Amino acid sequence: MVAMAETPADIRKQRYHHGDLRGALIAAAREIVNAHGADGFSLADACRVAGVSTAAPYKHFRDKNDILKELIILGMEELHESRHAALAVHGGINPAGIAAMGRNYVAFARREPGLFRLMFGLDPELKSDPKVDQVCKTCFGGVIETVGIYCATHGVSHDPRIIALELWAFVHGVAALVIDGDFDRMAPGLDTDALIDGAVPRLLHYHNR
Amino acid sequence: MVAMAETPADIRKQRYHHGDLRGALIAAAREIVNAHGADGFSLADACRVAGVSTAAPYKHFRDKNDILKELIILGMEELHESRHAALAVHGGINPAGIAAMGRNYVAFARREPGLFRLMFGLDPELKSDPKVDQVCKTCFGGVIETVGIYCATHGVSHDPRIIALELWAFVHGVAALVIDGDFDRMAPGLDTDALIDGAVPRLLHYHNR
DNA sequence: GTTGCCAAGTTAATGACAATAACTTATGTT
DNA sequence: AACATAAGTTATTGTCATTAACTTGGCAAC
Repeated sequence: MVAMAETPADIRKQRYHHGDLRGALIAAAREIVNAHGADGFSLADACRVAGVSTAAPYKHFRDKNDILKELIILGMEELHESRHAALAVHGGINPAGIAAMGRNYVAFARREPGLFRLMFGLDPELKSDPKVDQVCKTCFGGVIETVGIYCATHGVSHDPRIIALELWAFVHGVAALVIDGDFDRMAPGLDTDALIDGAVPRLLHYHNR
Repeated sequence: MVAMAETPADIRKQRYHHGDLRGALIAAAREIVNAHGADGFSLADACRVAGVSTAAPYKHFRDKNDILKELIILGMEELHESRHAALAVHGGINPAGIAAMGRNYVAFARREPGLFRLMFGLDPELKSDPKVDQVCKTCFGGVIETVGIYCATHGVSHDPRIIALELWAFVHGVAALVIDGDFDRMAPGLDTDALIDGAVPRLLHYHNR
């Protein structure tokens, strides 16, 4: 179902030892997850891409979930880091910067829909892992912290955690409805960046006219 | 992995013909999907619950996806109908009524997380089905229509479709983050009803002070 | 250098599941 | 009473996850 790696694997093809099978499997898994969703991902497919037998992954990962956890960690770290960049470009902690964070969140989901979906999946098994839990807290905590600073520096009296959760929910909902095609179904061609830019200021203004 | 039906199936146990296998499989699938997610659902499990062989479902459904599509249709219809009830209880088309619609949306997701997740899944195969597409449009269109009436009757000048999509995204994000445990991770014990009641009025006020 | 350890591969086997084919049983219509 | 057919069955194939038992070859100690 998935073509085997050709160009970069040719040299390794003959070798018994892969060199960096762990990395190759993670890269393959990421592509497959984004192309077919986490449900459509099979370890066997990733093995075909990497050019190894189906038993090989078990030297590097405990089981299928273990590689998915690795993907979640990678995704959370990248989302967290890209947040800083988005904020910096638009002049720091102000409404425009916070809106840029939101646009960045949605852009991430568009770029890697399968990974995004995996990161915010239902399976408690995946996110109960201590390392995954920690990276989630770091990633989401950054948003709450940023909004907290905004509220403190702009005289917003309401609980900044509540405002942060509202912003997060809104932006997360946009991302989810975009990638599953429901926004396209109801409003084809919708400019989601404009949607975010329009809504974020209203969500920031709480008891602060 | 799933216990067999006992009490109500005892009589049918001896019968060659089930009576209403289609309905029984849909009911079983719904429970399994909510308990273990759509990924954790196997047709074989549903067969064990219904007490039939694993080939039996194919007399009633084309394939596994076909029964999942049926669940999506049921879920969309129920969500659509419960929306009317929520609106009516809280005095019709006003901010309180629209907030009640939102709380109802989240309550639905809490009640049937696996079904909700299935209804808003990534797999294009499921939602490209004409009947599924139609029921989605009806369900989501109701929200847009309601917000449109609110805007018309309350002198809101901005495009009601935009406001409706913003409200939908917000409420959808709350539902998603609640059922996947991320709200609990970052804000244990959060009152999501209060969150919705707080945010909805701000999202409704667009160029309308 | 050779020896031998062990990490990183392999093949082979098991068990669950989706799907299909070929067969059987009841039901209800004529 | 006969039989057409809907609704079941068993049996089979192919895919996948996972484990066990086996090679292979790179590297470190001697």
